[in-house]
Amino acid sequence: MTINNKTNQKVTLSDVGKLAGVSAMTVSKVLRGTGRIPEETRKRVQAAANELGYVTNQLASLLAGASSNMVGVLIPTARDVVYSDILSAINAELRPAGLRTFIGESYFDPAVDYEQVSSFLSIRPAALILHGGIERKAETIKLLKKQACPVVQIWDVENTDFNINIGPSHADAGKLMAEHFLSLGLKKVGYVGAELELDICAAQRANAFEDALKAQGVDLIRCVAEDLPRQAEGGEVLTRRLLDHYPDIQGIHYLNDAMALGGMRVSYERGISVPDSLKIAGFNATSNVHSVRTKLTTINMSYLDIGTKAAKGVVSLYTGESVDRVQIEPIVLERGNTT
Amino acid sequence: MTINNKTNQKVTLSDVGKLAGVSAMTVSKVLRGTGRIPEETRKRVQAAANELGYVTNQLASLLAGASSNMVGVLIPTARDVVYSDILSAINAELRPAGLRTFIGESYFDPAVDYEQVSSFLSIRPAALILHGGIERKAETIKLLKKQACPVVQIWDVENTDFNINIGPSHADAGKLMAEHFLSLGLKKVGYVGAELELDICAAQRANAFEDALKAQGVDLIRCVAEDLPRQAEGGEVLTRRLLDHYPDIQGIHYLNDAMALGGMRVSYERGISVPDSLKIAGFNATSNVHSVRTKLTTINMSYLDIGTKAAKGVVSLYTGESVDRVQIEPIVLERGNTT
DNA sequence: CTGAAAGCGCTTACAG
DNA sequence: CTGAAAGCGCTTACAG
Repeated sequence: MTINNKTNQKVTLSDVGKLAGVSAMTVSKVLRGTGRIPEETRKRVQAAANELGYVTNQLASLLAGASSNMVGVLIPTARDVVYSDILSAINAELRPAGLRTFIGESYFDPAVDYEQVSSFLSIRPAALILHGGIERKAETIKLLKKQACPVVQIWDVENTDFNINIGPSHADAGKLMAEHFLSLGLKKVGYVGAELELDICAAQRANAFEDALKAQGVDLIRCVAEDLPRQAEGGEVLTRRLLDHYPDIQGIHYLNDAMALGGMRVSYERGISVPDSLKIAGFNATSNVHSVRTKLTTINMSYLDIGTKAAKGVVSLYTGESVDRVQIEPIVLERGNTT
Repeated sequence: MTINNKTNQKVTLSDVGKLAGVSAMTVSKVLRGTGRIPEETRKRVQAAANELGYVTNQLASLLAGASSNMVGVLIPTARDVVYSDILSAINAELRPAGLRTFIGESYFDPAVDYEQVSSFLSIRPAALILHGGIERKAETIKLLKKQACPVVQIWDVENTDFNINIGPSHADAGKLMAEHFLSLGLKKVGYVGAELELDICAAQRANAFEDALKAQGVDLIRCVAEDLPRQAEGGEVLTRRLLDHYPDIQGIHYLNDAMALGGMRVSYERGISVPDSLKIAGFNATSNVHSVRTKLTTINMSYLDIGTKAAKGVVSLYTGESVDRVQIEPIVLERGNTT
């Protein structure tokens, strides 16, 4: 579907000019704050523009060679606090700099990612902030190179194709949780996750978790699904499945806090005491803000900091200020009352 | 700050044309799927476009009079599940229709709202989906009228300035909760909220809640703040304040579930038994997905449905299909284990 | 200090 | 079936 909007925007620069008794050129200068224009003319033009409700047609403006102030931000989904926190921090930093953000969601789908990037590029943005953690299509990369659009990547610091790359080390996160489980003396451990084929960062964490356990002779039982939501419900289903087959499991690490909560529900309903009989740990520390009594053991980091750094990265690409091309965000293990 | 991107996009229609041995005009037709072009030419042009990595310059395209496929969606914040659910449903409906969404956040701030609307309009979108519930500036309305851009409003069905308006009746929501509290025989009731000056829909709910209680001779004690977050922390602070002054309060209705959880925490820490000694209720049913044991009494509705209807509204504005100008979303009281 | 000219990359409407 | 012309509303670079 496509929509016809030819009737829009009647007021042009020369309309304003006519009302103010000057040329379109002068109006353009006044509105952009360029050139030496007498205060008196300035005011007259401004008044005329206000009266007519003039809004610059960015389409024309950018096409003519003006500089863009639009920054496209692509996140997997706005429904995840991790990304909406990052987004929020980006906005907070970019707006005062006079930059406008346009947001898109990819749902971890490389095809949608391509479409969104292409949409963004079609309005010739100043820069793009893209999330990593997916297998981006070759066409998408090609497009980006072709347009020579500056890109800051967030969340993935392994595939560092872009100008600046900011995020946690997912391998370290997996290792950190494995060390915690090992320090508790667990011998039989499970991992629960979903959509690991799409989310390569989550897969990286799971692999590092497994490797670190194996190195100490502890085997990991994976219970994952590609078709379940990465929410509490998915966690419930998979936890039931895991406990049914391996009732003697001692600890479970989940892809995220939401799924871990699903694990908590199943434990509660089956009368399994956590952490006494079963340890449960999540990732991303997004659930504790909603807790009354349960405080999950999880891995946390400053999402706001990632967003702020990404936005600063965008600015630095133009001010010429030098910043690190790869910026690793520190992570921390928060021990709650579930391990 | 502003960014120079003059070096971008080298490949034009005529570049593709040269490679394919046809005019720019023919390329344009092939790419848009218009006109009668022999299959052989079509393929040659397509191949050339692919080879060069051509992407339509929407700036030029729209300026020349093409129809836009961009829909701007403005929500207060992506950090609230209510809005990110609506957003998600909008995307799900709009993408298959070939429309692209551009998202912005207003933070309930009328000045930011104006800026965002203005940004959206500057790229001449096909339509806009705007959240209501704030005191929109007169300039913003003026801009919208001037551009004759179709607008679907969500969340507010009281101020119905726009083409289509979709949302719950906030007055009914307040009344519904009052009736629940009355049915429990409560005589001393509190209300906890924040930023009611910005969020006029929340204010409407609070007022309706108060009015319905008063009509039955029950007084309401309001404990609100304009400078606290509408999160659990804000709920904690205000609940402490309320209970310190009115220890004999029997039930508290909160602006949202997040704040209500703050109330639950305070009750838990003070050893107040919920629901036996104190009833607690929220609004928007966003917390129960995170619960292990606590299930808040709250008011729910289908946020996905609101998003779907909003997107369908956008489409209907162009297909000419007639839809109701005001669509009231049904609400339901969900009784958990906190009242 | 001010504006006429040229051009950004497309699409519409029209001529061949 | 195909393309040369005109124009969308701006800005850049330059002349007065």
